[in-house]
Amino acid sequence: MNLKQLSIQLGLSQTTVSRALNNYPEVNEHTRQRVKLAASKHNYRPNARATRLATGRAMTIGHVIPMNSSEVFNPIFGEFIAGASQAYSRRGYELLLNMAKEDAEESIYREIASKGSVDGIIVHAPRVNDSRITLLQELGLPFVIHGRDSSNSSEYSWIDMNNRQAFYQATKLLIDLGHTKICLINGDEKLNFAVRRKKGYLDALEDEKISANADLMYSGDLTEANGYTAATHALKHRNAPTAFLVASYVGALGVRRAIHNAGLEMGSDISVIIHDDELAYFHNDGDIAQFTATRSSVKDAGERAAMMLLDIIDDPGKAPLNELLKAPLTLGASTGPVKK
Amino acid sequence: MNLKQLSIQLGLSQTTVSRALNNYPEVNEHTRQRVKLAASKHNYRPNARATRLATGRAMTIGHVIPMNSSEVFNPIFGEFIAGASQAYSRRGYELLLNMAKEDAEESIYREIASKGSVDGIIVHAPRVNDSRITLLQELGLPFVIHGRDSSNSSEYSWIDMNNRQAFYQATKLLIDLGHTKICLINGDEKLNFAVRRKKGYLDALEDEKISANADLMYSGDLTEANGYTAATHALKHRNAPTAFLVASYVGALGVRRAIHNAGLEMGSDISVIIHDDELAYFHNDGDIAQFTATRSSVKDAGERAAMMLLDIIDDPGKAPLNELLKAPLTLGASTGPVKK
DNA sequence: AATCAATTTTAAAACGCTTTGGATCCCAAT
DNA sequence: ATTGGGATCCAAAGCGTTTTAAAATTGATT
Repeated sequence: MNLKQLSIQLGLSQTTVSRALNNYPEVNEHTRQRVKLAASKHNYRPNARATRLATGRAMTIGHVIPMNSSEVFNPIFGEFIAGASQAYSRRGYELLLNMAKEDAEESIYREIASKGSVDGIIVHAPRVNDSRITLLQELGLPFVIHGRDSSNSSEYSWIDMNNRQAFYQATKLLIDLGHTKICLINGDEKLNFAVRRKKGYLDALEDEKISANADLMYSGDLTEANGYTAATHALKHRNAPTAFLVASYVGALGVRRAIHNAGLEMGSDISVIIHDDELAYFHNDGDIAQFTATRSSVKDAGERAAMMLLDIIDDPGKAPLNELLKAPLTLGASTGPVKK
Repeated sequence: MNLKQLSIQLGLSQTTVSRALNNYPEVNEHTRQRVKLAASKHNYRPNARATRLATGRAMTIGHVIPMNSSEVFNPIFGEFIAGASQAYSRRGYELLLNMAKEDAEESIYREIASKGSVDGIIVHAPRVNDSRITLLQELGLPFVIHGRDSSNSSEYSWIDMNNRQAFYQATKLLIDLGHTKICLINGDEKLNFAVRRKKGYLDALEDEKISANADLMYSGDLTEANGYTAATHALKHRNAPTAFLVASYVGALGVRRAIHNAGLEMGSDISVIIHDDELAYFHNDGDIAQFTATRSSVKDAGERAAMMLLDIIDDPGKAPLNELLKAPLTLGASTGPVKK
């Protein structure tokens, strides 16, 4: 059943039927009811392909998530997208998922911009000196970045958490507890968020006149296995750390395993602070949270990013918009004073 | 730049330009080259909204993933989708992600079917007696299910792993190692896969004349926290298990934590077998895998499911197609003979 | 030079909506 | 009776492609 058939059925023009369904004012209330009734009776729904051509809007947002060589799908993306999806469904949008291999990235973005299957995109995992930002500005496609690129001083819309501040505060707490050998297990430092976190860590050490030690800093995809390997390696160091600062819950699970394997007890022998994205499958709470953590819900970030983008699409004059989320440090069972 | 402008530029009709770009045979090779050159020079790409209306194909596949009340995004979905996405990009398709709250499910599927923004869908997480299958058959939208519904005897396309067989074999190994008190930490038994796994577990117990004990069976979302809670609870039982059979890696991380907290050693004091979906962020390998596991790559399943659906869309006569993936049992460090 | 077939190109219809620019109807005001 | 103006409805254009049906061109054959 399409609009034409429905309008014939009703003895009305397509115009009137279309207007009735779209709640335009210039149609008699009685006819509107009649039309709506018939539409739902015949299970009519406007063909999205036609609507999109006619209106020039795709009513779809693209999420482009970079796939590096190891082709890893980070659970954080899933959670962010679940949040965004809530905002979209509230406002009648759909979500197009695009996994871009890094080597073909530029052409993928160009294609997205010119073929018109989305009205805007959300960019994930910005890198340091990320060429995508300039590209997107040039292409004129509305976009919001989850994160920032500190090396790019131009104006663009983003939502981010206060990475530097969070890791500064976490490091400071560990130092206050007497730790001086603090091992940083960080995300991939090609990515901007990881750089900001590292800066927070280093700034805190410097403020407290503790010299940083390159042997106590790891960077890489935050998988369980990588967390384990890094922590195991660190614990074997002649000058082993008494505390870990870990950039994700998942990575921390590996760290926890390494600590146990070394015969140590988390919270007493060794302190751990993590950043907790509040993933649904990895809840860090209970009476006392397992891990002391800086917290910021990535699902919430997804929802807010989506709303921001939709606002920009509705009123492009609004851009650029920015939002900085807090990541408060909350105490759990994994920290304690350094053991003498 | 649109087709009309481009064709004027070239002094050709839209027809010819369109045909040249789409590699139709009835256009002179010289003109084709000329057209393609001009197209790429002007960065022309056909407007997807128009193409979709004209061809009647959305060139898009929908993935509908159910969101239950707790609104949890299972990392397994992400991995499956990453696999599917590879197949789509090879064949020029896009991926539309749809998170359906369970209460509105029927209307969501109806809407998807009638509005035409996808050519087919992949259905995730089939339940026992899942009403979606009949609904989709009725709606006539091509679909493939990741999993099956054993209670539905009609014909439909699916891809699944051999859940019963995998858990039968795993249970059998534990029994062969002397374990009789084996605790099952299963997925949500509203879901079909969990029911099949339980059946495998129960069948093996029965075949070996070991009586099942309801106190040693848990079912729920396989989060780290739930795995921990279930295992902790089981270990406190007066008749505590000597082995765990856990339906996911993530759940097993919680089980591992519970075992450590109880002061026990995995692999010697307590055996654990998991099902390993081979998630990128949770690699279970190395010289000796951490966990003894039944293995089946869910990313691979995603890719195969996608290919299957595209094949069906190209040739609807092919359906229904079915594919049963093996999940071989591979030995890791988490199993050993029962301690007397 | 005429004929025919194959090759190459084109004009126009179609896809199913929205939206523009009128048309028609009805009623109150002149 | 005429006019004016809302309220209500409609025919047709437009969105940017693909595809159908037909026209024009070419080249070989007689």
